[in-house]
Amino acid sequence: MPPPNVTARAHLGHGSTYTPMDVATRYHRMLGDNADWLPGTDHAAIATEAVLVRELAAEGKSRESLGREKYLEIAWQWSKETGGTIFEQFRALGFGPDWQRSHFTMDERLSAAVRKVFVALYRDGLIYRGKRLVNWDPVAHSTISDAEVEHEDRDGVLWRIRYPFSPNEAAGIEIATTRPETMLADVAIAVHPKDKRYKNFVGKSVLVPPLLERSIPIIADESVDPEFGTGAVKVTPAHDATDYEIGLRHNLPMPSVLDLDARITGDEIGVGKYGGMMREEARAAIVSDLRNKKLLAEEQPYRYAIATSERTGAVVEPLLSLQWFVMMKPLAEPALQAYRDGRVRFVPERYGRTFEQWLENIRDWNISRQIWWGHQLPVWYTDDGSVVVAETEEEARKIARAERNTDRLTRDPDTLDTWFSSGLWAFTILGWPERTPELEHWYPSQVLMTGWEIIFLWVARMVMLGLRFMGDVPFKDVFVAPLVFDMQGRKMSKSLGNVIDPLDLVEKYGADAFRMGMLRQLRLESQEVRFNESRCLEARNFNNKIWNALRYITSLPEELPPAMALPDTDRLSLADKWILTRLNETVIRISRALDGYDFGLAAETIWNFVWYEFCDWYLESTKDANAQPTRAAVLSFVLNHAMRLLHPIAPFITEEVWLALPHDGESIVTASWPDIAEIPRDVASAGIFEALRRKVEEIRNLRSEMGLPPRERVRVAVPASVPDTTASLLATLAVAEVEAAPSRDGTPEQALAEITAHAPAETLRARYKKEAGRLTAEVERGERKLADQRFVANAKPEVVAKEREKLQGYRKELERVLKMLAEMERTK
RNA sequence: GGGCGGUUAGCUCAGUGGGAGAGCGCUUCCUUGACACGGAAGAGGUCAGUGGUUCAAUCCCACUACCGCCCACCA
Repeated sequence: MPPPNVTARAHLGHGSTYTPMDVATRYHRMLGDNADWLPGTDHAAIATEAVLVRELAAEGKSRESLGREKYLEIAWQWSKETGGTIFEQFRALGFGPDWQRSHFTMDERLSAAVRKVFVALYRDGLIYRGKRLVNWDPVAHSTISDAEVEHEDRDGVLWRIRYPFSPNEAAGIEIATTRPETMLADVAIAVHPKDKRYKNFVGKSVLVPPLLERSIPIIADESVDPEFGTGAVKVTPAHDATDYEIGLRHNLPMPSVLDLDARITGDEIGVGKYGGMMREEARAAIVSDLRNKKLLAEEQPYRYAIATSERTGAVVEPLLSLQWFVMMKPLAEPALQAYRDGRVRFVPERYGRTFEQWLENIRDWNISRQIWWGHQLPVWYTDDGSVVVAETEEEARKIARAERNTDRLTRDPDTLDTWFSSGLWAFTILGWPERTPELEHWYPSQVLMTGWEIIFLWVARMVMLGLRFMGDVPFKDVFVAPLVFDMQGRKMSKSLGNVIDPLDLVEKYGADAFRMGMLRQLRLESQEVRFNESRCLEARNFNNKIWNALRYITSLPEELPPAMALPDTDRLSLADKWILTRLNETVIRISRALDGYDFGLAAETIWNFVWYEFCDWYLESTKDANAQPTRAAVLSFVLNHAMRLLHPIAPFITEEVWLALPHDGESIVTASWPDIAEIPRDVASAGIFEALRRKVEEIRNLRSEMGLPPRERVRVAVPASVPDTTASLLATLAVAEVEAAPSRDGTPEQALAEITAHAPAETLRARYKKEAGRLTAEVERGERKLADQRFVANAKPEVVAKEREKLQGYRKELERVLKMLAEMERTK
């Protein structure tokens, strides 16, 4: 189970990803596999801390005013209080993971594992500390990883600004920028080395507006695009990734003018009156001053991508900062190999290519966070600034004493990125680093199911860290569930007011109906579900249908035989054989769908079987006296099986119904998955029944079109040609209005004849004329096709044969209809 | 800039190289001894457009249009 945020509440996304997990677990448990679904919660550092800090602020308090110890005490208490909610909700949704084995990423044992991994990676040289440009979230007051940055197109302005050669001089160089507030930290102007326009500028200096107090060089760098803007760009290494690279190449200073609140600061370099302004405020002030000083050459509307924080929505600030990183290339290589070898497989496959591309272009992972709620880095510093990395403080002291001859250590206040600990989830929850029986048995697991938004954040990291520390992939399959949107395809969000609470749906329709309603909307290849609540209503009706079928069966006068007892095959009626054959085929189809993670197809298949085959046709057929000898056994047998097929999807109603029927065992939860070897199959008889069914439909159609009320029933007899001595009648299905006493038994043809005998002549004639037209067109189409030598020569023989058969059928039908029309003309 | 989905009945969506489907909605009929949260029947679609491959294309290929998503340091 991907661990939900400990403080989260269930949302529809859990419905689309966790319901399949529950279905898969229940299915495999019924198959007799040693299936386990391991639950847990995640401390979700940034999200949790953001809420906590906000709540503290409302009370006029802050992290700092409380102090770290007190703050963490409150955080723990809070996570314990709210931590149970999501699991209570999961229970209400019918999820049945192995609650006994639940874990929390901040459990002491898991935290120890986190420290162990950190130390191991550090000693292997894969974790390092360095001053790099990182993503700063000024609201969360922390760095965030690249994977947590979202890019969003917004309307902005592209300013063209002139940097003069000297004060009070018009001549200078023009650059284009979207971020004038960072120009206070400019250290150069860059042009492309081959740009003729600026050839003579390189090497000269200009003054940085609007203060015009600092002089910076004009340099040449390949990364500048001469086509964009003016072809000259300001270089601000501390506040832009490209500029940072330029800065490194040209060995430029990298002053920063933004503090951790994204406020202008002049600590490193003069910023004049702008010091203390927020970045937006400073931008407005600077633009206005540039305009007054006639240094603003142009401003044009411009749409460009800005980076925002996934968690807080704040505009992310590139910031030059001393942080901890994981070197990713050595970890990514084995993961790529595992994917290419097929040791990790994605369903749908296309996500595998995304995974591969991401790993190929991976960059080092910034793992230190400036928040308090989380795993504090197992890193200490001596007074002289040397670094000690150890699993415990005790050990750190030992090392410090031995290597640095000091006792004075200060622990790094930063915590680890949440995904560092959840990246270990696949093996820490099984007891790692102990070689527990669970770890031996369940690692690697069969499948991870998740939404595609965390393939990079989580899945990729689990694969990399699993390979590193367990020597094997953490799971063989990754099933990627679609994301849930509203009916208009919009994300569900509080601000849009389109959020649907799954618990409300459970309240309205029941958990089974919610699950079925959700699953029926999942499509294997689809990347999104536009959630349609009416599917839950339909599913509620479906459950009602099942309940009533049970009522019918249990109210039969006959006694229900023991579970799994079926009459001898030669006593079974045609309808019995048909429904058993259909059940047999349905078991195969549902098993295949579930094996391929196609939960939508599995749901649709059981739905169609129960409603449109079992209830609409088989159950109806048993209302005839001729069906009585075998119906109790077959009805109970089929419904018992259908409940087992449905159980993974709808655990509650299936338990009730199954218990109310003859059954073996205590609970359907531990019942076995239906075995097709125990379900008699007779394709030939089923085919005859199907043909009869079509005839019955035709009779109904005719009756309905003729406007004949369905009061009287006509039995449709099995044709004498059917080699089935015990075949009963397909009874009470076809109905015809007759003035004279109807023949109560007969072939479908006789039934049709009876109806036509009593139908209004004009209506009947119109119908047959229409029918004749349709059939004529079909016959012509078939004739044309078969006359085409290229078709006969090239098409597969069975296709040609089928076409011949069809044509013959149409001709026969047409002949019959034309004969009837002729008959009507004569008797008119 | 790169990559990936989607476009089928009024709505939400299945589907297949050879006779266009479901549910809801709509129309008509049915209070028949499981169920009106039900049953029966019906109307409704040049399967986004153009071109190609093929005996045959809604399905395969190319391009176009529109919708959506992911990745990306063009100021």
